[in-house]
Amino acid sequence: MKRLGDSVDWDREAFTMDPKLSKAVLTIFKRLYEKELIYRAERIINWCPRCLTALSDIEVEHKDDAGEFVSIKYGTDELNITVATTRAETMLGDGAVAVNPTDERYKHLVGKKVLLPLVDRMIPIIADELVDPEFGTGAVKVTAAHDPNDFEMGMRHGVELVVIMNEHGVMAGTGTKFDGLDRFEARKAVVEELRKQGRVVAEKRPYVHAVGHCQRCDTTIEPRLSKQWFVKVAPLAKAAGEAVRDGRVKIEPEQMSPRYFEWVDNMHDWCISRQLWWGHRIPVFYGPNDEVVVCGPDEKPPAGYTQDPDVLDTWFSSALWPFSTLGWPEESDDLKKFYPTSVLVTGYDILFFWVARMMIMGLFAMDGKQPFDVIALHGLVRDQFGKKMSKSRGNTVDPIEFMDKYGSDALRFTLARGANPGTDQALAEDWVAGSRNFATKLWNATRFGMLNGANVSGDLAPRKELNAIDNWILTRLDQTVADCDELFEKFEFAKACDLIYHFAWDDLCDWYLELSKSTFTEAGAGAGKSARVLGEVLDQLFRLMHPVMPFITEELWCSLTNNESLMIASWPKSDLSAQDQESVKLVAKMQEIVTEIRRFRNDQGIKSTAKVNAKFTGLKEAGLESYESALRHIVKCEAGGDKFTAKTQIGNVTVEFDLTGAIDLVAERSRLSKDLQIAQKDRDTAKVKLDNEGFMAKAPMEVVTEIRERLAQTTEDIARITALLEKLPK
RNA sequence: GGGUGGUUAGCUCAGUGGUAGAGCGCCUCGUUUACACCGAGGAUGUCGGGGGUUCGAAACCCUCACCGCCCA
Repeated sequence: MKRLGDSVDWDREAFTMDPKLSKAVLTIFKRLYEKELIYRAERIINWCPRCLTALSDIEVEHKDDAGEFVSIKYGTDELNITVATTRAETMLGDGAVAVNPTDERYKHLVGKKVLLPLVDRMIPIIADELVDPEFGTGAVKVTAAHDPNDFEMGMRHGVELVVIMNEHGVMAGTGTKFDGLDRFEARKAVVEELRKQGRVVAEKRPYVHAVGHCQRCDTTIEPRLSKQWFVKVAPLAKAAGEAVRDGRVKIEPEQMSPRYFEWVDNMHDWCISRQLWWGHRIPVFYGPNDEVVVCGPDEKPPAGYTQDPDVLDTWFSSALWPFSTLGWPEESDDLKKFYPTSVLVTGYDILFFWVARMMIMGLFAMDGKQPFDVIALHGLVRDQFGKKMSKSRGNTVDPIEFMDKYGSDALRFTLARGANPGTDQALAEDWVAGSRNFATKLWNATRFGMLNGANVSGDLAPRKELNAIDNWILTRLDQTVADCDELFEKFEFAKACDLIYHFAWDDLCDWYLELSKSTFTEAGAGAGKSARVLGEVLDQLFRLMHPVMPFITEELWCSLTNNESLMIASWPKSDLSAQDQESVKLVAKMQEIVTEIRRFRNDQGIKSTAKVNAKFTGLKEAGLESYESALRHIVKCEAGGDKFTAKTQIGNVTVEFDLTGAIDLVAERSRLSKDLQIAQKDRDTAKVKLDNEGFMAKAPMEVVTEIRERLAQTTEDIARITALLEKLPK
């Protein structure tokens, strides 16, 4: 972040284990406990048998695993029922078999008991809505101590909780020969034994299903019955959902909101106990007779009480970040000044992990006041083909390497330029190199400008005293600043960068500087005014670019303006009232003429460096009288010559060339024919529209007018080009 | 299984009803005193398939196919 030039307040860097932030943790724990929003209960939690700790739902990654679906016959010849499972070993802990109450196949069995094989225990057959009669055999085994759904069902029907594994995922306490086997070995052994007894009724079928894995170590999660501390999230999450629904908090881009709602509306109670050696220790103390005391900051438990050995989920303290870092629970000045914060910028993948929890805790701790007004979500950086980066795939990129090679500005600009709200972006070395090139371009343009006197001293000359080229670039600048302002407001960084890039490279470098070269070489008052304009444009452009290219703009701006730092300069202001549409038209006309001449020269094989004699007519009528030298300079056309063998026409401006020799007739004819074809095609499509009664009757006026103008323009083009073609020597 | 995003030039992506765009790549030419990390010019798309709405669809609706992500 530092190398990227992020201008954050580093003094506020904090660690959730710092004393101040720890105080917030103790305070909020106690408050939640007192409001009965934290409780201790025996539940099925996600357990990692390798890390030996409980995990919350979001620390579990679901991945498709190829399992085996085995159908097992429970019971005797007289009374039996077949269940299907992918986890055969858990049958040792079954407390019931469940069917759907509406299932006619099994109605007569409900309430009866069936023999559980291998352990020789009689278990009840119960009826529960949760069972899907379409799935498998329509009958499911209920292992209430080892599966969250079974637990739920078990609670409803008073099913016995039979624990059959220890914390390492090893079979224990079943009283069978399987004790001591790892859960996966046990699965095979149990199926084998059942098969021997002829109880496996259906061949094992491959079955792909989602299996939870530990986010940290990838071990298969084991649902485990365990006594843990939980946050009762329903009322808290409801508030978090409402804050967004009623518009107090805006999610940008808005289409990300459903993901947020999906999470807060369906959040299960949050298991916050962790059996790890680091973290905030749960501030709960147990007395000799199981009394429970929760201690806030500076509180001490009664003598003889022992503290809960577990620590809190790290997200618990992270959730307090927006206010714990500002001094809460003290009513600090920081808190008053900065809470609620304006914008939270983060990746959409953090929406559940952190954002939703900050919302929950912020609303709770700050009496319903949201932690931030706007949640701006960006995407993730991917490799150059848009693939997720992963170490195993070997397609990771090192941002430091790119910065070493191309500079921080180049990487930063590349990232900003690819940042469309909420969508992922590909990152390739070529793109970064391109941004570096842009930085170099800017550097060279500024150097050139300063060599020609670009400055920021004194006021700009009044607009009416400036030439059209100056007025045009100032108009374009104002427009660019205004558009970027709007885009930045909407977090549309990619689009803003695109505008900046094209303004700087195309408008400023390719057109303004080139068209102004003749002005700069002719010393005088005109050059002075233009030099001041150029200084102004660079000055404002650097300000505008500061967020996306901080380092080079700082350097260039300081040397241009002799001021202390761009970082403390004011943001550019655009004055759209000063827009000069006349100059926009004139420059567009000049660009048309220049492009046409360049094309002609190129098609004729005339080197761009070669000077050619040419005669311009009609400039006065086009309002370009005073720009002849600018035009001549940019297209290397000198006055002189007498044998004009070729000509081209752009509107009412005609350019005739003395090529001192024959022109390439084939090239010229092919060029004109191509233009003619395009014009004809355009005219035809315009004509079809205008001949269409439906179009004429229903299309809006301005569209009809536009098409009419297009028809007129293309018709004129066709006539002009046809005339040129006819005049070409055969 | 539920939700959600996508399919537009060789690649990565913009484009929410009026002549299809950008960057990079590609082709031709070029060592002009800002810049070869450059300049000038150029080529490239039945906008995933099919149907519908509309005077007009890349865009709106339906449907199919394929890809992705989140959650279960």
